[in-house]
Amino acid sequence: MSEALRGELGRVAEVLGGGDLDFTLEQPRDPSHGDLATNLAMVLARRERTNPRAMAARVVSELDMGATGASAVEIAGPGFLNFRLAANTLAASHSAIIAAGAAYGRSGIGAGVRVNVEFVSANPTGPLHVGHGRGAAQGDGIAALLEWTGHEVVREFYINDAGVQIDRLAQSLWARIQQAAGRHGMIPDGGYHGAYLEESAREILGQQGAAFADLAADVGVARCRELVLVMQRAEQDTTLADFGVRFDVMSSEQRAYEAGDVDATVARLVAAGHTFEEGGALWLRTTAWGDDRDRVLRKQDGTYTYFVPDMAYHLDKHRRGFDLAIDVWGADHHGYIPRMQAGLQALDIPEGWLSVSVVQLVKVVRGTDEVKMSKRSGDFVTLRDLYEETGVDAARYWFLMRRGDSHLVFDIELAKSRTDENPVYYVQMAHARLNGIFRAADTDPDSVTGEINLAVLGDADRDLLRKLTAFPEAVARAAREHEPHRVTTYLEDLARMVHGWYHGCRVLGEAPGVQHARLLLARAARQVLANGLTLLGISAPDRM
RNA sequence: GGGUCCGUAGCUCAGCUGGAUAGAGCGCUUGCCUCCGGAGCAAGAGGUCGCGCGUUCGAAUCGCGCCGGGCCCA
Repeated sequence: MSEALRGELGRVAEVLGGGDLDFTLEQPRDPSHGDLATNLAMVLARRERTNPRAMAARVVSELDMGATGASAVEIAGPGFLNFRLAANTLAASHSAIIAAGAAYGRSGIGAGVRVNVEFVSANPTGPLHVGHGRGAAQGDGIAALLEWTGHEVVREFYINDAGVQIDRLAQSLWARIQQAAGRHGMIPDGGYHGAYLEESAREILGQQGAAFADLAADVGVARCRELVLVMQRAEQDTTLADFGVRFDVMSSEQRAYEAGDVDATVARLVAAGHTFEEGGALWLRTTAWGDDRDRVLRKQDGTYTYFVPDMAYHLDKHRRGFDLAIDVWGADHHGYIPRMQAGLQALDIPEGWLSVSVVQLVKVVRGTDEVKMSKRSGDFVTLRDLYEETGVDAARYWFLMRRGDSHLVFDIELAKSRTDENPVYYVQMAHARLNGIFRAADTDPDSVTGEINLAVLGDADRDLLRKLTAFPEAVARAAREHEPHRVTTYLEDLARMVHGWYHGCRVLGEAPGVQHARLLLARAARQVLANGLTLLGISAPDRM
C-alpha cells in the first residue's frame, strides 16, 4: 500500500538532496502518528546541515499529494512526516490479502537469485542433538523466507564422512560387535561410547549373521565403516524428515576426495602463488584477506587439515552457479569464519558470496534442572527425544523465537506445557479462535467475500487491519536479514491484537453490515496467521 | 593473552541499516465467563537499556575504553 508514497518521496528526495538517500517509510508504533511515517526530512537535514523541521516544510511543499495515495500529511516531533492514508487505501489492502490468500506475504524481491542454504551438516557419528535442531529450524526458516521472497533456493547438507573421527567410529562399532559376540572389545581412545552403537552392533549381527564378528579385524573395521555411515545417515534423515526438514542435495566429503576436488583445490592455490612451505607444512596466506594468521593446508605427515576439503566443497558450490551461499554454523565454529572467507577469496570467489549465520548453542533445562549433554558419557537428549516430548510445532517455534546469535535456554517443561506460558500455543490459539467464529456461524471463511466497509467499523478494527498489511514487509525484512525470529515476533504481536480484538469487537449478532465487515477482517487475520505459521513449518490448527 | 557473540523490567527475551513517552511474555496486584473458545481479555506496579567517554539536532542503537558471561583459538 506504500508503493506510490515511497515512489513520490523518492522523487522529492531526488529534487531536494540528490539521489542515494537511505530513508525509512514505516508504520509508526503509535497510531496517533498516522498510518505511515518517514524520516526523509531528517535525513535530508543531516546532509544539508539544516534544521529538520524546516526541511520537513520544504518536503511537504514539494510533495504532489495526489501522487502519494495519502489523504493527509503532517510534520511532527523532530521532523517526521506522518501520513494518513485514505480509507479506501486500507480497504484495498484488505482486498489484496483476500485475493492473495495463502500467497499473501510472498514477493518477487529475490527473483532470479539462486541461493544455496547449507545447514545441520552433522558428522555422521551419532544421533542429532538439540543444537542440530536449532540449526535445522534456523536453516529451514531462512530457506523458507528466501523462497517467500522469490529466491530460487537449494537446501543442502554436507556430510563429513572422511577423516579420523569416522575411523574411530568404525573402530568403536567393531569393539561393540566383539562385545556383543561375547569377546573382549576395546573402544579406542577418542572413540564413541554411546549406547546407540551397542544397538547398531546387535542390528548388524542380526542382519549379517554371527559370523560377521569372526572377520579379520581390519576387514571388520572397514565393513563397519561402510555400515555405520549408512545407518547413521539414515537415522539422521528420518529424524530430520519427522521434524519437517528435507534437503534437496546431500554432498559428501569422501566423494570430494575421490573425485580429486581436494587435490585440485590445493594445486590451484599453489599455482596462484597464495601458498608457501614452512616447517615441512604447506600454508595458505590467508592473512592477505584479513585472517589473523596464515593457515596450514597440508601437515608434516602429508594429510590435509579440515580446511582444505571445506574449501573444495565451497568451491564446488560456487561452480554450481549460486549467486549466494548461506551456511548455518554452531557458535563453536564461529572462529572458523575469517579463515573460510579468506580461503574463498584466495580461490577468486567474491567477498560476500558466503554468508555465515551463526546459531548459539542451546542449553536444555527441565524446570530448574540442567540437562547435561555429552556424547562421551553417551547420556544426552537427542533431537528426536526432544520433539517427541514437546511436539514438532513447539520445538520448531522455540528454536526460532530468539535471534540465532543469542543464547537459547530451552525449557522442556515449558515448551510442552499447554498453558499461557507457551507462545506457540498463544499464536495457534489466535488462529483456532478466529476459525471458531466461522464454525459458530456455520460459514466457510472463503465464502465471505466483497469489499470491506471500514465506515461501520472502529479504531480497533482498523488497527488490526493495519497490522495485517505489515506482514509482507516483516517477511521481506526477515529474509533480508536472514532472521526467522522476526516472523515469530510479528506473529506474537498479531496474536495479541487478535485476542484483544476478539474480546472488544463482537462479530456474530452485530448489525448485518458490521458482522459482514468483521467476518471479512477475521478471514484476513486468520489467513495471515496461517501464512506466518506455515512459512515457519508450524501447523495452524482450526481447533485445539 | 587474541578473536567473536552477548549484557535491556524479578525471570526469559524483542527492539539495534541512529529518531517521537524503551516493548512483550511469564511472575506479582486488581478486575472480567447469561455473550463467537477464560489455553483468553483489561488495568496497575516494576527500567541509571552493564559502566564511562565520544560522534550527532537526536544514542538502547554508531565509535573507543573498561567490567561481567558464553564460545573459539593460543
